[in-house]
Amino acid sequence: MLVMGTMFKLEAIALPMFLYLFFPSVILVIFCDPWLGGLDSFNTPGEDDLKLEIMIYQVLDGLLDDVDEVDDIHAAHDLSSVCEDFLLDIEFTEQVTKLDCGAIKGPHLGNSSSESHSPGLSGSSNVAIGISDSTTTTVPESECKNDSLTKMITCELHSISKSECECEVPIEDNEAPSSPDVLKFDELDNDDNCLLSSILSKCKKRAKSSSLGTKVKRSRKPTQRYIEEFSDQKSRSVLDGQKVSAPALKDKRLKVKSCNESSNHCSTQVPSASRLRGGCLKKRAPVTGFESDDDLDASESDDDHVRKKKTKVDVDRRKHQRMWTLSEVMKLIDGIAQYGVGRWTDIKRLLFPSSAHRTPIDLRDKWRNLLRASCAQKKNKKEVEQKHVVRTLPKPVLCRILELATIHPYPRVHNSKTSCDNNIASPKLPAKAKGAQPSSRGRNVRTKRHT
DNA sequence: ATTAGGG
DNA sequence: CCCTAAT
Repeated sequence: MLVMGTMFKLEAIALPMFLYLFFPSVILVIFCDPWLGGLDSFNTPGEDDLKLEIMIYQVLDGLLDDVDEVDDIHAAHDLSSVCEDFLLDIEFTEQVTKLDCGAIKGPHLGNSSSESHSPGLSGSSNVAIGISDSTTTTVPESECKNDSLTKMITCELHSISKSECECEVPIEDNEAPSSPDVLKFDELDNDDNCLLSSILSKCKKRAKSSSLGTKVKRSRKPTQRYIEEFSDQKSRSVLDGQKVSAPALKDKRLKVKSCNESSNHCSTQVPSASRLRGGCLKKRAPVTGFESDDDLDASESDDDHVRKKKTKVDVDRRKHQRMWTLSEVMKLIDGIAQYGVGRWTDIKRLLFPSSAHRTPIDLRDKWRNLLRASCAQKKNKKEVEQKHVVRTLPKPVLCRILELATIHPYPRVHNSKTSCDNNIASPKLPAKAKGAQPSSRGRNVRTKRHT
């Protein structure tokens, strides 16, 4: 492969050069005119731009993605495949060739401080050779790239004639790693350059975002939630992923040509998409089963209702938020009364045996919240603030909470309320005796007794 | 493996 | 709810 590539390259360089030396004007006429002119006649200007954009986007996209996985040695393979795939498309070849002269070469000059080659010539030679052997050339090119990138780049930059693939690849590589490069594009006044730059920036943005959420190669370790989510959504959110990632462009690309690359993207982007998704994971069948199984009985419907309402709103943050039903709260309170605060596992095991959700931690959290709520309500009791607090906490329940709070002070949360009667040692006491007022915090500190 | 505490 | 540190 390498050898072939080299040969082609040599040929590519030598032939045009030779011709150019002897028949400069002829060459220019022959190569430039037919292609550049012909292309224009072939495609309407607007269409041309669009196609060009799409094409470039494709290439950049693929390349950027590959660049993203720096560690991955196999990236080269993907890259080459993508590139090859891409270059097979004659349209692109034409387009890029045209653009190549100005847009692509500009950056090169700026980047590598290379000499000045005549755009016209290189462009023409590109056409001549690029089409014929672009595929062949591409492969070795990309392979080499990983080995000695800079070397290749400079080499290619200095070569007067080169195929557009050669031109393209190095650029991408030069580009992707360093973000500021976009500016260089922007500085150029050429229209095509602007276009290219915009596309490039888009690509970068996309690649960045996708890399964050998807491959998790960076900082974040895959949390349990993430994994769960991922596995859960992988199947269903393919479309979502597409939409989120690059709605318009993606569409275009797909339309223009369905490249395998798209599938690749989909898979990688799913996670990020899932994070943003508006869907609700917990609506799975098992859930309802649990609830009914549990003993939420009556409250189930209520719960369901609430959930439905909430799905859209805050699902994106709390993936598995499940409203606590009154019955659940009651059970929790009973459990606490029985076993005491802190023995969440026991409570969970005995009171919520069948509910898969509601981990001991959840119970604890809930209790914490209950305390807080009761506290708050107590404080504002007189002031109308029954608004939302009461909504979920019926008086009796609240009373019990307060009571329990006095009995088992939960570490630290209970400051303001710690009510009156000190020792109500009897667990599971009658759910009454309210009227607890905040006074002294006399409570028996029986934190947790371990088995 | 649980729990406490913070976000 | 989730995550992390401490037991």
